[in-house]
Amino acid sequence: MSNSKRSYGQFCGVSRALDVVGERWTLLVVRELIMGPRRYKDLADTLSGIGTNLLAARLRDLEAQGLIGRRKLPPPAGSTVYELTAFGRELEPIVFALGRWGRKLLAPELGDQIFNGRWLLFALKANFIAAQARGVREIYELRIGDEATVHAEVRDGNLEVREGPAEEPDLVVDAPLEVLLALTRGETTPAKERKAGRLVQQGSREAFERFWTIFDGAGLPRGASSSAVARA
Amino acid sequence: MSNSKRSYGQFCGVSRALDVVGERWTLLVVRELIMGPRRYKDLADTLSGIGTNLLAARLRDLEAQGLIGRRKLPPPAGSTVYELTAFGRELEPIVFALGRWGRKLLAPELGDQIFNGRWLLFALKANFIAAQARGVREIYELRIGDEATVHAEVRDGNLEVREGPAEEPDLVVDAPLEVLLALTRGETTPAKERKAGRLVQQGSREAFERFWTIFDGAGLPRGASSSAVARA
DNA sequence: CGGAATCCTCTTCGATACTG
DNA sequence: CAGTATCGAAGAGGATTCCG
Repeated sequence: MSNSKRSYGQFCGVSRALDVVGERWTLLVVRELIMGPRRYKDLADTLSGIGTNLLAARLRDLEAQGLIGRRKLPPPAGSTVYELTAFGRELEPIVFALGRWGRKLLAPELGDQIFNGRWLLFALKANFIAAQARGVREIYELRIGDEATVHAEVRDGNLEVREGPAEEPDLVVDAPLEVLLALTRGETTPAKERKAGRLVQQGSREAFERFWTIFDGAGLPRGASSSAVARA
Repeated sequence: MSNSKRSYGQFCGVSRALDVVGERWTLLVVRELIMGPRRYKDLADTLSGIGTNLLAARLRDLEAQGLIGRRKLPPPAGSTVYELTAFGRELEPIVFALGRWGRKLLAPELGDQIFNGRWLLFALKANFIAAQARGVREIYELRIGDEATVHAEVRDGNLEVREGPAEEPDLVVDAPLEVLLALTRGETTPAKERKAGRLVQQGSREAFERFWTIFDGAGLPRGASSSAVARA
């Protein structure tokens, strides 16, 4: 029973929002669902450490608040999946912005933190700059060693990301996570990393440069990413 | 000792951000400081229910993370104030967006919730649409019964908000909180409320309409406010 | 096997009291 | 005024068990 519904009791949009999504794990559940519907088990696996009871409670509360819905997949799958409602999806820009802000807090190395390919998809979506993608029609494939392979399809300001390799990528970038991070921070250069054999790149130099620009990479001044969250 | 620093242990910007600002009360402390520097006592008073030890812990952690700084005011005041650092200020758009999203969750009546004029200032800042304010140079004064009086100075896409009455307002709007809310929701009209004596307005009808448009009032379709958080 | 409820321990929160 | 100290209550985390 998580019906205690502790509230800040303040008449303010921020505190009301935090009454609903401010508890531990809640926004991470939302983050997972931004990448598409997921089963209970998927969430429990990815959100390692959440504890099965707490996940159940969060899902129940989110559903009660109208942020997520549960749907039964048609046979033969037949499993239940959770997905964001339209109202829940309105949190997307907020979660994206949190992700961009949190970029600066990422450790330079993976260390003992967990990581998975879907978070890379999320990062691509969160750091996508539509204005930079105008007129571009390319497919970028990203490989983090053998931990993850994803690809992003850019079509004139629109973005679609998927797990797995692309069929006809215009660019393939393959590098360990640490190298990619150092690049986004401007602490190293592609040329240097290529020479050291830590970065393998298939495709034109121009496509590579577009990739970094479109996804708010090293090309932009430090901090430009998080201050770019603005109202239309 | 709040040095346990529980972390989600995920290599993802969102979870890193929540490691830092995801704990209870933390973003509300940030919200308070967005309106300017505040003393410990001010924060403790406004964030009713936080408990003094927890406030101290949050301030300590936020300072350690570089989000806020503490400064000693020059004599004769001599008191210590907390204020956002540049890094902390980068959370502004996120907190604004949370506030806009949370607007839909506000109860129709104040009830037993607490309220203060500074949150009205915050709401004005959060719902300000710069694009709508282009070419406008006006001062709006807002009175919520006798609970709060604030004013907003719009200068061609720029906004400054202050507590208290304005010196030469172009528009004065005086109404109970519930009426103002019903208006923003489109559940009533200014004409109706004026007739019922619940809304007193000094200034031209045009200024009044600009006010609503600039601050994302009833004029916009439902939901337009929260979906308007986008990347530049 | 996916989707939980239960139990138990540990940490955090909230309220009050107390101190420089 | 600006905190620290204390302590009961609530929430989180982990393991195990239960149900379909």
